[in-house]
Amino acid sequence: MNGSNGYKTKQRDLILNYMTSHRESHVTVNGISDHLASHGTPIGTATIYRQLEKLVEQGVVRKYTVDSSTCACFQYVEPDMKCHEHFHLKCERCGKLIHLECDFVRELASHVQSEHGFAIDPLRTVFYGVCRDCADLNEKNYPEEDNE
Amino acid sequence: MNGSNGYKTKQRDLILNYMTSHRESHVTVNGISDHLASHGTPIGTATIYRQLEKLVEQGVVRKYTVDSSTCACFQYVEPDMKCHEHFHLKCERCGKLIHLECDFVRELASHVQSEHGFAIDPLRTVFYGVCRDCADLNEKNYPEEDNE
DNA sequence: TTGCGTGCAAAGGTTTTGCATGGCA
DNA sequence: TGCCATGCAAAACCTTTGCACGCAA
Repeated sequence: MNGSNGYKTKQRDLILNYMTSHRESHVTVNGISDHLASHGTPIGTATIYRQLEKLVEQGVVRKYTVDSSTCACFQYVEPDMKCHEHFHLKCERCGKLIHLECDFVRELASHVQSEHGFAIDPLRTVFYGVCRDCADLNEKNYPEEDNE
Repeated sequence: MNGSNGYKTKQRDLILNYMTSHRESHVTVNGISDHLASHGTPIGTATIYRQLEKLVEQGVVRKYTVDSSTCACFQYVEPDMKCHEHFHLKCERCGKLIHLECDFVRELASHVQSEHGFAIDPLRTVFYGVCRDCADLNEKNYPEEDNE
């Protein structure tokens, strides 16, 4: 789809490197900024936004909007893994992203397409919920979940 | 859980009335504000935010964060329909929300729970994609979708 | 009358934009 | 050298908050 999208700059490498180092979870612009600043390689906020915008366009990074957070979240997507062929589970407690390789889910997509006429986009669709680890923690710490 | 959550004011009625009139799609604070202003009953932005916050707390309205939009989206949820028991399809073209009553999908949730240890939250999970109507339109108007 | 709801304006935070400068190709 | 990327600051937005006043109960 592209091939040579822009120059290869130090800032782009720094951001991309940070993204790949945190591929198992999502990150925020502030997180990137703070990390790079504390490592002696601070870069402007505008640059981070602009680079992330390009990376999203190129499909290298995905953009999330999580309810609990007020700002946008970004996450690296594996080029090898065909993420357009499987779905993703996002834990709302720990932010972990799980790549769901599952035929059952793939069947679901084709069922919804054929029976309900709706073409699900796996790249944009994320299943939100609670992962096993966090569910265990929850049972230990919060015997019952209630408002107030 | 509530029962008498606050006073019954003219502004609350206006907002709730607008929400129920647009139950098939999501709306924004700006949309509500503009609509009410153009109908001779303008109300302050802060009031809209505060009322929506309460309505969300009461479970009368749901709050979305859609990628294409920079601001929060809200939508009325039917009290009769048990929306925690089914999933939702959101068309990214026209914004239509489809309540998916489908056993196949319910099976998916229990499958993911038992096989992958992940508890999907139907209230937060939305399948994004393109509905039948928009797919038809797309074929007519845009023979191929490509970035430039 | 009491106290919550409202409206206005100001503040807070996130993201975008303009412009001069610096660095990649 | 030409053009894109960067950095800084300002602007644009969305959302929240403080305070005085109005209105429901």
